[in-house]
Amino acid sequence: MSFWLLKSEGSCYSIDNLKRDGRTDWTGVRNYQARNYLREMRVGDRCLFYHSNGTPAEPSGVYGIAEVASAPHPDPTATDPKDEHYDPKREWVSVEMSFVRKLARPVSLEELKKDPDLRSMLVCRPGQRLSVMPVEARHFKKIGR
DNA sequence: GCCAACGTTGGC
DNA sequence: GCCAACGTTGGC
Repeated sequence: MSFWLLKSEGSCYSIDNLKRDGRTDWTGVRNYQARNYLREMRVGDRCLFYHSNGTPAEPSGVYGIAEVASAPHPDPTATDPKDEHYDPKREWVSVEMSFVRKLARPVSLEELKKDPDLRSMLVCRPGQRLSVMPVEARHFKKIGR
């Protein structure tokens, strides 16, 4: 099993939205490297659900756990002319995600950076803007335990 | 709102 | 293929 980190603006689609929906198609990824990671996903892989663009009240960080619930497939929003991410000329990919749980306590980016075990995570790297990135098993286990 | 870090685009 | 301009992301 592989581990991943999914980034979403908390104000746009949060872990609470995923909890409400139970399951959602993770669409709209329009970056080749992120797409390549989506293509590597397999059913049962676990994801850290990260909120970006945080506020002082709700800082950026990991807020929950999601699980890959389908094989990667063509992103339906890429061929939907009404979608803001409409881009039919290129091959974009999405996967279904299901809700697993919220963290009892969110782990903020600040805490990740302070923790000697966790600060090597990709998400702690300055300028890291990928919305999908791999996570080491040891990092996942420490955060998602 | 600012700005650094990227990725993408397009002229040449 | 180079690279400047531009757009976007996301921490602060």
